[in-house]
Amino acid sequence: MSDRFAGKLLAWYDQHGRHDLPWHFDRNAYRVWVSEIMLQQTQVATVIPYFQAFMERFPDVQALASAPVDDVLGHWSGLGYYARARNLQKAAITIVEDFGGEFPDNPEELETLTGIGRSTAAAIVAQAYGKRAAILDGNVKRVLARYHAIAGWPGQTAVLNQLWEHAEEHTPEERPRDYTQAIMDLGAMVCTRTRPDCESCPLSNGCQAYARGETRLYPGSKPKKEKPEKATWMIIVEDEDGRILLERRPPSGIWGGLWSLPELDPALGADELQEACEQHLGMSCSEPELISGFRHTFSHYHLHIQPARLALTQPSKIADADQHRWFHRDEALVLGLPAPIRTLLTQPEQAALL
DNA sequence: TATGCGTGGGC
DNA sequence: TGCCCAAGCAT
Repeated sequence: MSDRFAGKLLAWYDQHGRHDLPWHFDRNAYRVWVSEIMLQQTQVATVIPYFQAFMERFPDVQALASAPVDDVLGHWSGLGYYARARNLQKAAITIVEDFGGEFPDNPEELETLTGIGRSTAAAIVAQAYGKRAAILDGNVKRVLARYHAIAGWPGQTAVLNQLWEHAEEHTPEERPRDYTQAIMDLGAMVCTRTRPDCESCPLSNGCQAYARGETRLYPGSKPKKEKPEKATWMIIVEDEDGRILLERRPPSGIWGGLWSLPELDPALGADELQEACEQHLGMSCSEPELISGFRHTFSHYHLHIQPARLALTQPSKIADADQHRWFHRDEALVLGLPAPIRTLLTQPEQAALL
């Protein structure tokens, strides 16, 4: 059911909306898809340079499907949530092999592709094909929670279901592509998390939170939880050529599938480090030089990273194994690296100062 | 249903 | 500074 809500929003969008984002040009399902995946839990300004570089390197779904995974992760390095990149390529292979290189144009089939859920499927259908489909991202949740004064945290199923109902109800038959962009733009530009600009909002007339002067109460906030503290050793091993040993991380878990510094059991004492390191790597190392550690905060925990530098005392026994490889710093930078590790390699002097 | 998954921005 | 959050999804 299309109502006044959509009409007002579209009129506002024509004047004030964002019409020139990179994925608005040469619009096709592939570009829309990649942009939607990058934009999951990630702000527009952060995504833009990644999207540009990604499209230069992987201009179509065939290029993505046939690329080495390290190359894909390398273009994702620093963007976070790396399962998105792995799922993206997996889905690209499915599209090439099972769909003849053609994107599905309906939400049901799109949702069978890994990494595409209800909202992303709808966004692709609306943005790429101009078909009516309701999205519900963080922006839409905020707009609708305020407009209808829906109490509670959207992580709760009951709250989420209400929001989905309203999202479906407001999405119009006409101009669904513009409407989808419009409601996201409103959430990003006017109905912001803090200090919404209600005076210039086209929907303030019917907004229940605004009528009550309670926009701050919506959407409800997530219940607080204590973040556990974790710790780990990060090992910087250099050989006689100044190359650094990197280790491919397991496919799941934090920084899954990325290249990183080898990790050792945090329970090890500094005096046990050398032996553990030699055992882990199968090579002889010097005594470790401890570098002052730093704390890295994730969504669910704090990680205290304790770097230790060792030098190789014998030539490397590791050939080109699958899990461990020697890299010069500039070589390493084209790999999928976690942001803190990338920083450490780009600014080696930081390792000494940490 | 709850949790794991990254990084940077904003206050 | 520490905390919440952002164009969510998979398990």
